[in-house]
Amino acid sequence: MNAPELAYLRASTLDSEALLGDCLDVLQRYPDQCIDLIVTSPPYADQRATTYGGIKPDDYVDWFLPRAAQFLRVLKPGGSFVLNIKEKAVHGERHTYVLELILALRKQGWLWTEEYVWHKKNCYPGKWPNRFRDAWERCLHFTRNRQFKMNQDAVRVPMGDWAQTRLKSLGKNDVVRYDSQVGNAFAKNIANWQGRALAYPTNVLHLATECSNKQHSAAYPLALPQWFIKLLTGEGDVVLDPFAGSGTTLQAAIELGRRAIGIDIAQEFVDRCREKLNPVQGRLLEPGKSYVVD
Amino acid sequence: MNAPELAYLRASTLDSEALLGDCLDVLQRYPDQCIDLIVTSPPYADQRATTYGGIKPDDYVDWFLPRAAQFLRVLKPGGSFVLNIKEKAVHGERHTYVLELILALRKQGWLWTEEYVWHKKNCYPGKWPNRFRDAWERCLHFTRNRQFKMNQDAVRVPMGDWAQTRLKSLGKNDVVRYDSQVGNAFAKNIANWQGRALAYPTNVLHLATECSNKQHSAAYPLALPQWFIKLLTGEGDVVLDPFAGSGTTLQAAIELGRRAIGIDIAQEFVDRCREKLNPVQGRLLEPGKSYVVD
DNA sequence: AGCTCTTATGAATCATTGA
DNA sequence: GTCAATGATTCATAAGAGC
Repeated sequence: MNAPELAYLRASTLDSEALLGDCLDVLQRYPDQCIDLIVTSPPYADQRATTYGGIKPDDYVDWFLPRAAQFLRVLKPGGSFVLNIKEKAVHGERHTYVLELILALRKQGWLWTEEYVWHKKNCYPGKWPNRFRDAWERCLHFTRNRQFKMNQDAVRVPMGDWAQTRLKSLGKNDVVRYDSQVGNAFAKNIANWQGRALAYPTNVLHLATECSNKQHSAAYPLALPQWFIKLLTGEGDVVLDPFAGSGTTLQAAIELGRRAIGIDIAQEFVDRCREKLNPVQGRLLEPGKSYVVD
Repeated sequence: MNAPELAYLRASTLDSEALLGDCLDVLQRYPDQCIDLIVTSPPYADQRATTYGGIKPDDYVDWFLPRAAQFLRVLKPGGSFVLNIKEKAVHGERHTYVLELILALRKQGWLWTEEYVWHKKNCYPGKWPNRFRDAWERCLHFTRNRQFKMNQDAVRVPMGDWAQTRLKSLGKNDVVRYDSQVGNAFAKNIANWQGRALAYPTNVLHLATECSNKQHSAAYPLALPQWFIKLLTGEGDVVLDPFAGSGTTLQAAIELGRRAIGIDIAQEFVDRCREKLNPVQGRLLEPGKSYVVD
């Protein structure tokens, strides 16, 4: 990789990088055990054909494993690797390459610590004779050691968060009216929820995909990497996305005060990160929205 | 198996059976291709040690496969096999026996048509240093053929999130209505929503576990087998649960006018079904609650 | 500013057609 | 045959316009 292919992006105090190339090659420039967390959504089988060549489902494990070997090498002993992936339906059946990948990663030395479910609240439409719409993806959590860095308190949510979210759309007047006129349990509960303590989430994450007007569609919503970065790193830690794509992971990491390293084979990725760099304010990327989880 | 070990239970018109024994043995009395749907929640690894001997996680696939061979034999060509299962965490890691089971079942001739997620809205409490509460289980959908019986219309649900719609519309209109009328504004809106079109669900099922007064804890809530029975069978079809346990599948099947065959190795199962048999009314089991899904 | 209505848009999937 | 490209299907969100 030549020097011009590198784009160094500077945030206020931490250096974050957006690198062009295949992570299999680029990562070899990095020393062992320098990364705290890897969060990524790799190209799915038969997807992103223009950049990664549209990996065939049957070839997926062989394609992935050498790259995962690099991930294992650069990850710190207490670090984590979060892999967002979902097998596609092939010839009327779910393909097994993700299952085989999990088994192969374990043979490579990874521990399959947990499988989180991302419930896509607004999944893709469609109707077929033999299946319903696919509304979930896997977030596979691998670690090197049984003991790893995890800050559960960082992702606690107000109890009854679901209710609070839905009640947001209620105007204050409406609540007041209900409270004064009816005095029913409905209005009283609102007050109770707001004073509640924080609760720990579960391993099911309820997030909508971001289908806004951005021309560059992100693989996952900003809230997804946000959640895992909060959970599995501290401030100043290093977060790597080896298939950075739209740069969502980098944005989440930088906003949370982590150092971000993004790698992608597409020139657009680096260009996009350059666009977002704002040297005057000394900020990389724009501030994002708050997350909502489980 | 001796005749006294059989307990024949008669519903109004259809014969349903609760059989004592290991399904590996009992099913050999059944002819090929006589079952329309198999819905079951088998004993998980290391669970139910008193009845099935507490199958070790490493031995789980070997234990399961010969029984699955019987399932494949008795299932009709257009039938389905729904397996509710979740791997346990062993030594800080998710065990891989479920993944290996899926691969092994495919080698046996099954098609892995889909993986549904049962999101347990009220999951088991607890706190661990390296994981959150487990709020989901797999519902693996296997078939013999790519074409199989599926009645999607039977499980359609009102469009949108019911609760969300309800609270959103608690805006100006409802307050106005409340002011002008003595009656409850809620009731009026409910009528509106019921006029809406129905939508097809997704492959994520949102169901609360039943933490009711029953002393016999069911593996899954009644709504779970109900949903798959509605989706994958018609009236008069034959539903089999080879690990019938608490009898939830039988109850769901019989209430929906299907013929149910339940097998379990525990004497309690047969006794419980006998208790629930009410010959005066000619009904088997009590009517259940309606289901709520996605 | 709030609320309501409209509209664009997705890591989807299958059946069909064409090379 | 095998593989690749296209059309039809369809709904929860968020953004945007209008009052």
